Parts: sequence; C-alpha cells; structure tokens
Amino acid sequence: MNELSNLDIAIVEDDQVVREGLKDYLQSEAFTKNVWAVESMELFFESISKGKSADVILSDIGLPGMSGIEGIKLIREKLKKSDIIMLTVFKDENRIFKSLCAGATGYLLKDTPFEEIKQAIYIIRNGGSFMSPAIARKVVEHFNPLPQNSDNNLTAREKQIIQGMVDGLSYKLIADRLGISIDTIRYHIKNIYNKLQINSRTQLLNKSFRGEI
Amino acid sequence: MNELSNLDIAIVEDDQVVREGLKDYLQSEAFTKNVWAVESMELFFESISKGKSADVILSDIGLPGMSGIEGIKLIREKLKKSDIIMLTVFKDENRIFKSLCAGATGYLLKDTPFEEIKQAIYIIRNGGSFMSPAIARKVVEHFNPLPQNSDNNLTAREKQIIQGMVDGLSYKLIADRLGISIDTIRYHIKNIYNKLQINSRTQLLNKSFRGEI
DNA sequence: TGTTCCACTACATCTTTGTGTAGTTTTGTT
DNA sequence: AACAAAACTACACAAAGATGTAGTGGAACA
Repeated sequence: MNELSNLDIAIVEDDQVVREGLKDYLQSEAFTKNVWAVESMELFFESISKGKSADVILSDIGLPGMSGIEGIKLIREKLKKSDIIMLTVFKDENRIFKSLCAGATGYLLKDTPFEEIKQAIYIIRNGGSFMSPAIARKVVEHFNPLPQNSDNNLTAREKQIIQGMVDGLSYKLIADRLGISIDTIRYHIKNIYNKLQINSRTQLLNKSFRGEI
Repeated sequence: MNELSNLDIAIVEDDQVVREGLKDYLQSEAFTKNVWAVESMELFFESISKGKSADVILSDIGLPGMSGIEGIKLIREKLKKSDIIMLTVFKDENRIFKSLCAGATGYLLKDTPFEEIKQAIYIIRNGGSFMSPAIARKVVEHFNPLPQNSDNNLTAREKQIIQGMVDGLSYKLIADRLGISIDTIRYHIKNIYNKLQINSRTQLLNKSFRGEI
C-alpha cells in the first residue's frame, strides 16, 4: 500500500466529543496536512466556498439542517476527486444504500476505533473501499436476497409466460415462442394477475424487477 | 469479536501450491476443527455426500469442470448455514456480481495474505462480511454509476411522463396527474419512443430499471 | 419578422391488452 | 373409474396503447 501524505480531511459531525476527538487523532497523524471539523453540512459548504479543501470527508448522517446524505449529493457535484466516508450509527439498509447511491466510497459505524478509521482512509485513498463488516454483510446480501415467498404458487407454465412478458414480447410473440394460441396466453395471464393481485403488465414488471416473483 | 472454534473449513482450489499452503496454514489455527481441500467442485460435492461438513468454503472461480460460481448456487441449496468466500484472481465486475448474486458472503483476491484470510473468516463467521478493498470499491461504485449518457435529450415534460409510466399509471391517470389531456400524453409518448427508439411501455420500463434513462 | 423548440389539443385508426364466459383435453392422484 | 388441477381453445367486448396527421400558441433567439 502506498504511503499517503498531505491529505486535507474534513469532519462533519454534530457530536462535539466525537468531532474533536477524531480531529485531534487525525491531526496527530503524519499523513494529514490539514484536518478541519464542522458541525453541519451548511458550515462545510461555507468553508469550502471560503477556500478550504478536503480530499476526504468524514460525514455523519444525522446532522442539523441538511442531512449527510443530501450533502453527499452536493459534494459529488462540487468536489469530483474527494472521497466521502460515512461515519454514523445508522445501519439500516435504507440509509446504507442511499449513501452509496449518492456517492459515498466508504461506510463506517460510529464505534469504529480511530485506528481502523485511519486504515479505512488509507485503503480508500489507494483506490479501494472499506465498509464496517456489518455494513458489508448487508451490501453482500443485497445481491442475494432471501428466497422469495413462493406462496403465490405460480405454475411452471405461468412462469414461462411471465418470462415472455418480462422479455417485452407481445401476447402474439409469446404464443409463437411457446407454440400455443394467443387465447391461451390471455387465459394464463388472467390467472397470473389474479394470483398476484395485479391488473397490468407494468405491475408485473415491477414485481419482477423487485425480485418478488 | 467473539472467539471461534471448531470450524470445518473446505478449500476448493485447483492450484496445488495454494491449496496445500492454505490448508496447512488454517489447520495450524486453533479455531479450526477440520480443514480439508479438494481441487474441484465435483470432488467437493462428492465429499459432502460422503459425510464431510463445511462451515466455511473457500472457493476459487476458475476450476476444472464446474466453475466456482456454479458451485455456489448448488452449495446455497444444500448447505444453508455455510459461508462461501471466493478466493480468486478475478476482479472483473461480471464475476464479482455473479458470485455475490449466487450467494457468496466474501470475496478475496488471491494475493491476500493468509493472516488476512483468517481475519476475513472471523469477520464473516461473526455475521459481517469482508471483501478485498478493490472489490469493495467496485461494489460501492455499482451503486453510484457514472452519470448516464444523456444524449437522448428528453425534455423535462417528457421525464415527467416517463415517471408516470414507470409508476404504472394509464395514459388517462398520467393526464389527470399533470392536468393535461390524454392526447397530449400520446403526443409526448410518441416523441419519447422516437427519441429512445423503442415502441412499447415494456421497453421503456426496461430502460428505466437499467438506469439508461 | 422569421425560425426553432416546446407544449398543448384534436381526430382517426389500428393494434394490443385485459376480462368475462364457455368448453375440451391432458395429466396426476386416489 | 372418478376427481381435481393444469393446460388449451374460442368468442365477445371494452379499454388502453401506439402512430399518423393537423393545427395553435408561447418562449427564445437571430
């Protein structure tokens, strides 16, 4: 791993103990040039517009005024080369994915030891990414959701029809594909929609994309 | 972090040096009960059916016969409580996401030091997850893809119409929502489909779900 | 003023989708 | 054999979707 130096680090954290403690720790590290800390996103942007810079931003989510997640989006536009690491108590999937979708490159829980925060900064500035293990688990499980509830008891034929729908085929083309009549397609679709309690192809597609069928 | 003990660990790796080296290392660790190694997935399943067990499976991807990824899917069905960690040279997104979607709970690159593999096992068996930093970066960036090519130049109004389509609304309901006539909806949809070179709502939805618009 | 882009509206027409009703055949189980 | 479930087929009809043609008005710009 390459050595780092001269990093400007910004901390956005409303809890004073954490803010000052982390600032003191990082300031004492040789790889940092300037470490500054503010208690809100608004103050962060104010400092940026006054000329302060930040290679790495450590940001809480629950902040007074603008939330950390909202702040990321704006940071993403203004500071293209900065890395944003969430440092927060929140471990719900909603906030995890909103943060990642907004552009965070790291996600650490609040109880992460300072030494590990430093390691995460190293890793991230070297092109990698780091998440607290529990966060990484949720991210990994996002890609392999638990087997869906199959009590909608679709038959094999019905699943074939659904696939044709998802593939964007008209009833006629699905019928051609399966070698049956278009009226049989309609018959099956009637049953499918009843089982799934929907009444349009769009709803079917939404369910499919969400992994519900 | 809780101490672990009595773990059965299986290694599926066709490179003999890595396979034996890793087996020797893990066997010497106090938290392992039994460490066994095979050179293919087929042999892995053969051993399982003969009564061997595995709490953690360390698996390569490029294996003779059945690939590691195909193996995960089968393992996922047979061994619900096992953790599968990929240990591989491949760092392409295709394989990363296929592995995660198949159910892997960790993903390590081949050059990961043995000590770090051990730490990853600890983390994963304690409910977390661990990925090599470069892998984690690709996973994180998956959630914040680069800004999409916007040269389909949809107008603001067209985007509103698309949103109504994605929400599953009929033309009539979209018209109601926007306070315009249904003929205007049709007019916009004609333009939208021309710009996107599609001709059905399903194709529009597919593009939307893929993030192309 | 003229041009371009955008939004809005209307009409016409054909295709596709969705739902109800009715009946036959096939397959699997008891 | 009887029964249930699944699959297949047909007809009817209304609503929704897709596409072409035509026209008006507003905003921005040269």
